[in-house]
Amino acid sequence: MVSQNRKKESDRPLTSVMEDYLETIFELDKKKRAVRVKDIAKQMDVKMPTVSSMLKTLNKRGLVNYEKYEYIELTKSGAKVGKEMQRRHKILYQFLSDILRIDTAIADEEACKMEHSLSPATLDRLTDFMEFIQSCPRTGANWLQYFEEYRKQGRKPDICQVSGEILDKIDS
Amino acid sequence: MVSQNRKKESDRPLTSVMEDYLETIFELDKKKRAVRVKDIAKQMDVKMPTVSSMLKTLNKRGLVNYEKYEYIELTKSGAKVGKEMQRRHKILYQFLSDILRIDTAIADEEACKMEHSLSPATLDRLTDFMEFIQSCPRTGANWLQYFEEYRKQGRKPDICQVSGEILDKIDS
DNA sequence: TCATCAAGTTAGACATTTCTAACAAAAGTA
DNA sequence: TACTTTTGTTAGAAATGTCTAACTTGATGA
Repeated sequence: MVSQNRKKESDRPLTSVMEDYLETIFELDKKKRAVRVKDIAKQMDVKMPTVSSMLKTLNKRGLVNYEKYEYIELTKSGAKVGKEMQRRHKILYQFLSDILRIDTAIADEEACKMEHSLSPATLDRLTDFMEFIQSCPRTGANWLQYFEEYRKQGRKPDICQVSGEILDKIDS
Repeated sequence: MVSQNRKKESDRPLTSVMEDYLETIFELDKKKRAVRVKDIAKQMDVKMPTVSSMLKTLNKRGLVNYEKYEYIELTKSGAKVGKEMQRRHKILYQFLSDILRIDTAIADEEACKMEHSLSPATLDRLTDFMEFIQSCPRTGANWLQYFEEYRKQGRKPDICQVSGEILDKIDS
């Protein structure tokens, strides 16, 4: 029996680059009639041959259905990955832009890199955190506004100091 | 004039892998008398030849002073990078573990990956954010505790709802 | 001192991701 | 239809970072 030492590539974990391609294809698929090599290349800022070669790889791994010169389609498992990456991206983007108030272009860029680093569990925790900030009356929009002042002025806004005393009583 | 088309490698930006090595060396340097190839390999979970080859690269780029079989020393610029990576790591770790309450081992692992994705500007913003959470009396330790309850019970703790009404008056 | 063992290096291979140059197919147009 | 342009592919190279196998150096201890 000739043992197959090397794992089938479809069994090895996806690289973050592959995840990026799947996310991009997933997004283009929603926007456009047909997804093209050129669109992917433009979106990802790589050259077309790079896309061609990646499509071969993704094909072998059963993540896209692609015959050369034909339409590019995600398989079920490919779409699942693309969708998950998009979900992570959105959460991170929201945190960076809505909570930390990072410039949108930079937030997008950094979310793009971070989405590969964070586990789904941590992402979920971050979602909870943001939801809490938005929904607890001690926080919410006003609170974020105080953070904004704090950030710009380097000191706590008056409301914090006033309400602090009151809150001490409530908390005790 | 024969123009040197290719940039000198010391001019090209560092890869995130290089940053990891520098951070590791920086840390070992603080802990141990002498930093050894074996220690780096163990710490980074790679084999010794990989470390050897990376040390050559870092040497060429002027980030370490290393002659084979001798001590491994960071140069001034290498140490600067290592220190900065450590700073970023700490901030991220603190956010993940203290604020989001992620398990320490996982927080460490994810901070390790994220530290390459986030710009110093965003890190600074995150620092401000944590400082605000800790120092504004409307937030602080109690507030984090409410988050903890919220997370575990999936609902806002009573104190939020009570104080919310009072706060509405203060805020208006 | 010299044999042994741990630590480190070299050589060579491989996976991944990218590029440029050259060619091929498809689409658009006269 | 036949020419031109756009789109896409192949071939081949390079950078990065990793490994294993084999060899070398340096330290240890009898």
